Amino acid sequence: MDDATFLASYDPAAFPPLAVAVDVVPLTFTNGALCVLLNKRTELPARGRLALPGTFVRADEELGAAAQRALRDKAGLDAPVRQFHAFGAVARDPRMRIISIGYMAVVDAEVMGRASTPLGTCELLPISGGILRTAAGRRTSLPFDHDAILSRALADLRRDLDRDDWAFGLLPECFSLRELQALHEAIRGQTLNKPAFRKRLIESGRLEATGEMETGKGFRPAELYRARRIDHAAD
Amino acid sequence: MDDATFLASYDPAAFPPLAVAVDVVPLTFTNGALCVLLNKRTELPARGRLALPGTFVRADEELGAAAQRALRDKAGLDAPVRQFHAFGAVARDPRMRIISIGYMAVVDAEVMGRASTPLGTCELLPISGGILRTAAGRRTSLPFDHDAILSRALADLRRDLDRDDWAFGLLPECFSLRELQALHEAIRGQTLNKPAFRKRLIESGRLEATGEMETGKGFRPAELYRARRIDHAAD
DNA sequence: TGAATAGTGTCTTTCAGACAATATTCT
DNA sequence: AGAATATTGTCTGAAAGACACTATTCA
Repeated sequence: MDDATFLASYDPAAFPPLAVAVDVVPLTFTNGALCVLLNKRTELPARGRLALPGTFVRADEELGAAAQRALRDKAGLDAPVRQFHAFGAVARDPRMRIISIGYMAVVDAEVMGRASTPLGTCELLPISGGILRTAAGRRTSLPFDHDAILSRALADLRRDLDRDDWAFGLLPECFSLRELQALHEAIRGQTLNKPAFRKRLIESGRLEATGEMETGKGFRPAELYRARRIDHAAD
Repeated sequence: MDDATFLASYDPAAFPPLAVAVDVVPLTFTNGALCVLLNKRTELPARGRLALPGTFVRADEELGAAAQRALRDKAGLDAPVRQFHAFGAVARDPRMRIISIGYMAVVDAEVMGRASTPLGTCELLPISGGILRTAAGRRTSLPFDHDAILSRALADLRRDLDRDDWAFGLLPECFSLRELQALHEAIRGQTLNKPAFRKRLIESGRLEATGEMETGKGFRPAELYRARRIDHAAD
């Protein structure tokens, strides 16, 4: 028997019935803090609690497309997404066995402001000291294994900070070096040396000067830079 | 309705029927080259071709456990595994939609020698210049999307070479600095400076001297080191 | 003019590469 | 002794941290 004949007679029901979902960690950077957008669950289980937006993957849908659909349907956001880890512990969901592929999404603060937050279905919570907090600053946690998913996303974002251009998506298209440094400091959880940071980033070739300047700040305006474009293929 | 009542009545059939598999990239280091163990497929499709060992995930089985089972059943190997990426393109498998979670396994050359290779079901192929080759040195490729899975595994191994202790698993428990340097050079695809490599690794605190020496080499024996143990949690 | 921050220069330390000298074991 | 490789020392240049100085804008 050759491949073609075999495939014609293959029975797709003869496999273990597992569900596959995606969970998205939608991140942005505002007021000196990394923030994550959470969705108030309308369905059981954990109804009414804040959780990462997610959805089941459709049979004919790419994983990254499912992540973007979850983001659009549950938060009204359109953003690039990047896979970071698969979560598959047997008991991670009380309903049944669900393998969830974790994606992070990066959005600048202005775009994030257009998310469903005003509708009351979403809330933007800050992460400070590596810990998720309520708007009031108390530490808080998420249902299912979403705390683990969130920390893994943050760890991977930090790991790749100097290697790829993904984190630039957390800033507006044009930004000052001071803003970029504040972002790096928030992600790495440590303060950085100004001249060294400036030299390193400019000489890395990952930035291009726009010639534009900041305005309306009451002090010397900073030059604005833009991230040199590199494609963010969603997978 | 509360969570408990909801879960009691939840219907697990109401989800899209996707299959979940794991594919394992079993790596070792011999004769100055990184090598990957491939399995000769006994089933259609692609029967008779060399492919990464893999299996479907059982409903009550952890992902890492499935990867280790695939490794044991298809290659007779017991080794730590580490997840690196999920592959889920709609058309990646001709049978049906299969989401595959990629794992790499690290094994020292002596353990790899006990794999199923003599049974004829497995072959150990070298990777040189970042390219998979036959024993004769010709470049070769794998069925399905296994070429992409393999390169992603190698890229992630390289990325984390200086960050975690995973790559030490490719060497025997005790090894000389020369062997370790050869491994790093094979993974990174570039030669390294000997004194700098030596200083950096020793001062990194990731090694401990064993006091043992190499023997039977016809020249000055090197001191043997051991990787400072850090747990490899399989997930 | 003063406040506040941008951007730069300099000194020092640390680290990696280059190269070579010395040490050690086996045949 | 000679072959072959281990191990170490030194020099040099690049990069990063510390710190302070100059520049620029607005109120």
